[in-house]
Amino acid sequence: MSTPLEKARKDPESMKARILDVARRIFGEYGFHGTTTRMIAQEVGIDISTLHYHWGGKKDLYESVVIDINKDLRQKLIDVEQAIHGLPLGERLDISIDMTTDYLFEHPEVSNLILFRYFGKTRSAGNLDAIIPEFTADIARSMGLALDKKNVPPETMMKVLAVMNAIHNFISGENFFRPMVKVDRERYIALVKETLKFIHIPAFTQNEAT
Amino acid sequence: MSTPLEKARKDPESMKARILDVARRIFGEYGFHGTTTRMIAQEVGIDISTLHYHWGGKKDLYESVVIDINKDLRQKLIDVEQAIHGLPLGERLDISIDMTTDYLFEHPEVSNLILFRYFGKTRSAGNLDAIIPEFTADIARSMGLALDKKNVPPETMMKVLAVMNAIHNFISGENFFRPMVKVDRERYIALVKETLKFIHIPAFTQNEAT
DNA sequence: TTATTTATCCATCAAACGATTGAATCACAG
DNA sequence: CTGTGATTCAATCGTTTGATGGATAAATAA
Repeated sequence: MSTPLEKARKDPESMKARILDVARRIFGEYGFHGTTTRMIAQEVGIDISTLHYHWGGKKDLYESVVIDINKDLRQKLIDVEQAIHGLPLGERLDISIDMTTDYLFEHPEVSNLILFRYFGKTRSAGNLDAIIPEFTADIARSMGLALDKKNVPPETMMKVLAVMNAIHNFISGENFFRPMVKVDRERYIALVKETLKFIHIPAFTQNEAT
Repeated sequence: MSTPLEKARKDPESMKARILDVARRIFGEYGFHGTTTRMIAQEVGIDISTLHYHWGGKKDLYESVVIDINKDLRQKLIDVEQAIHGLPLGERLDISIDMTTDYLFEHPEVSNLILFRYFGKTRSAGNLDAIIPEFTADIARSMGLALDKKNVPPETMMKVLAVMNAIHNFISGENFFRPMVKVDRERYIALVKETLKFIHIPAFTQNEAT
């Protein structure tokens, strides 16, 4: 009950927590190799050695960030699950998209970091990929697409991945996509929800009917 | 008719071309900051200075890679456009997904690099983002979702982005997703096509009916 | 009080990185 | 052959980066 990470989370004003928050954001923006410990330290307003004192090495800090992100996302999944419990599939999707999108637009570094881990490799031999959380099966179950989180068929896993990826893409790619569609931020958020629902709801509800 | 890049492409066995090919792959895997000029040089089997002799600096090489990737993708878009011309929307989507997916699975570095540019920032102030090709409007037109590539409505742009992103995600994230669904490569490719069609065809064809 | 632990910064190191220089090698026209 | 430009490599430079040691101060315990 007192891992370093949990300890840091307890007091959000502690130096450990402040470093972790900044690290989440910067690792999310620039990736592992694009981020330097000096960038994080400078943003926090401390010396590099203070960062090392609290979190060990760069890789250790990065791992903590990944774990922290996943913890937040898992908690959000539980929230969503409660909100959609018992509703028909179409509404479940509708509400899930709204809640998840709102949350991620407020914490874009979550989407950023997840996509970085999906699509980028890390030079260092040390296996950061040891921590591969299996949200996908959980989501499949909570969406009602699978009965238990064990033995979810590949087809269902792929469909859930498609939905999650679509959300992360629009969040994380805002800086790239929003100038393309030439709308302000508020309109963009509305467009993202609208598009996600347009794309995904027909597929799943049609499937339900057959 | 004789930019350095075109010159390199003319003779695929030239040193310039060999460097460019390797750079495409490695930049795609590790991103800009995750790639070192030494990694590329070693993979080609040459000295670093030879790389610099042909391509200038690291940033110059990266820019050439981005341009090269976009050139290939634009050509592929033309191929697809010809193949689907005149067909109904459902079939256009079906064929587009098949062709694009097959192509990108053979050249995953294309998807890798595009996603890196979408979701990651580059530390260097030098504006690499000057080169932002506008495929999206072209795709919207060739899919028959817009009449001309000017004034494509934001809603349509977003839908096209959703389709393109979904494809790139499954290609580029294969190393991450395939172990999750526990299938071999051949089955994964089939699943990707199947899933993409399941998700996207109902949305667009239903929309067409209304 | 004094002693000890905790936390922070300054200075600095070794390794890695991007880049350059100058010499060596090769292709080939004269 | 010979000379000339294009190409390649070995050696190295200056900088950045991750990381550490030691001094210092603040907090805490004895």
